[in-house]
Amino acid sequence: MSKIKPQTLKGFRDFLPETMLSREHLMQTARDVYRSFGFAPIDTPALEYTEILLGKGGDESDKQMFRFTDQGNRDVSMRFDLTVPFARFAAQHLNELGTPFKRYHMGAVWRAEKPQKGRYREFVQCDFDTIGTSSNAADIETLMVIHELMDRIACGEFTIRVNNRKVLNGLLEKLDLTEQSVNVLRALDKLPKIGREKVLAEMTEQAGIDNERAAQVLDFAGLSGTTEELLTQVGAMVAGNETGETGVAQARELFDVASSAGLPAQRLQLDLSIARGLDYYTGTIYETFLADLPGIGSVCSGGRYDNLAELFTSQPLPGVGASLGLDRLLAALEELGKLETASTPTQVLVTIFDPAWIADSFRIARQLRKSGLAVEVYADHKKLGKQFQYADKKGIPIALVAGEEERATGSWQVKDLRTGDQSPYPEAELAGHLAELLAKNC
RNA sequence: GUGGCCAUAGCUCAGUUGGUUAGAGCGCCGGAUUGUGGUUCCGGAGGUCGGGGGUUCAAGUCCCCUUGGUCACCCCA
Repeated sequence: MSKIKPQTLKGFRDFLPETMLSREHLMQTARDVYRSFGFAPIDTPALEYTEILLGKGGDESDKQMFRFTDQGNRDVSMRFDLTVPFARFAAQHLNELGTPFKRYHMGAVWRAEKPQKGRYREFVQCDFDTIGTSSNAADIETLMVIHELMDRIACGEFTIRVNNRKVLNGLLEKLDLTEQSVNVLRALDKLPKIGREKVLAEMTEQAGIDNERAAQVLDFAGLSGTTEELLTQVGAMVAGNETGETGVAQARELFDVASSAGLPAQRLQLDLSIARGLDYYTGTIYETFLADLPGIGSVCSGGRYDNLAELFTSQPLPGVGASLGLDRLLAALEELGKLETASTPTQVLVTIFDPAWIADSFRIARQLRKSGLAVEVYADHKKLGKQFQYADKKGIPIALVAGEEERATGSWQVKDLRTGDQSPYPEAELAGHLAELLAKNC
């Protein structure tokens, strides 16, 4: 009888323990950070009515949706991000939630696009948003959260690039280019990648604006200098335009407060060229790049929007938030060789010296678990060498052994597989000593 | 969605202009006088050459389709 070929769909993946341990570790860190800022967890269904999702992220995201008719003949789609379902969620539950409302949401999203490195059809996003306030304080806090996340996760340097769409929009208003803003911003977004000449060409050919104004936009985006210098120059360029002036003021406050709060200046960069592809951003915009691997793209992006849920409710819901791209970050860390290598969460392996004494092993294991350690009793009756080999292969740092001698004195041999050191400890001191040992190299 | 490249053991790959039973390293399993791993030595398992069709006396090798991977564009986490 022929077997079914075991295979996964294009862009979908299995995760082995080694990878999964890293994923869960990252998620736990993100969770800790979000909670430490007071964000509360929510979840929403993977599947929504198509009309809920359609047209919310621009034409591109519509094309990328997994869409089908369910058994009840409903037109349904899988969520392609966590923001749009959140808009629906917020509109539906606003009266129960109250504002401002801060939530985090970690879950898989699906996009039917062509897979590439760091781009999958199913991937996990870790979103956080603050809704119900237009205050710049929320924008500032969002920056702080991104910084804290990356500081604890990235294992290396990173740059958070910040811009404010109001600044850009102010300039476009002044140049009377509001109509073409979507195309102009999209072209502008490519500046670091394809260079000034090509962006200029795209603006004149596709956005249909004249050379002079395209050049002005580019001059604007290409400004350089310290953040303070940039803000001053930009301020002058948008002077007299209310939107632009507001944007500059907000950006200035954001950088000032971040600096006062102790965020390292070299990790923050005012980048007038980033615009973000998604259409719904209206204020501060964030993108985060790893210093060691900028090519993989932004690993944490977001921004401010004026009205998250306008399609679902007449209640205005301004907000700001960002999304950590867990799978992309993981792909980056893997490429940089910064992933953990253990393939089990076990910290201590209790060996079985003699099958007749198996109760001792289970007893001590239970006792150690109570003190918070991850403890595993070897699952088979094999000789000690095999048991150590197993521990070594799985990356378990410590093994316990008790033979006749140890049993007679109520003690266990504690072997540190990382160093090879071994010495006996009475059961009462075991937990404390193990905690001490484990704290060393991790 | 458009275009390029790729696909041989769990992994990284070798396989001469198409020619007998398809190889290596690493990994995996077992063993080297049963109270101790990582090193070394010995042995073993594992591939209908991604799948399907075609050309040929003969296909891992050539052609078509398909599935998957990868890169660029597009877009994005």
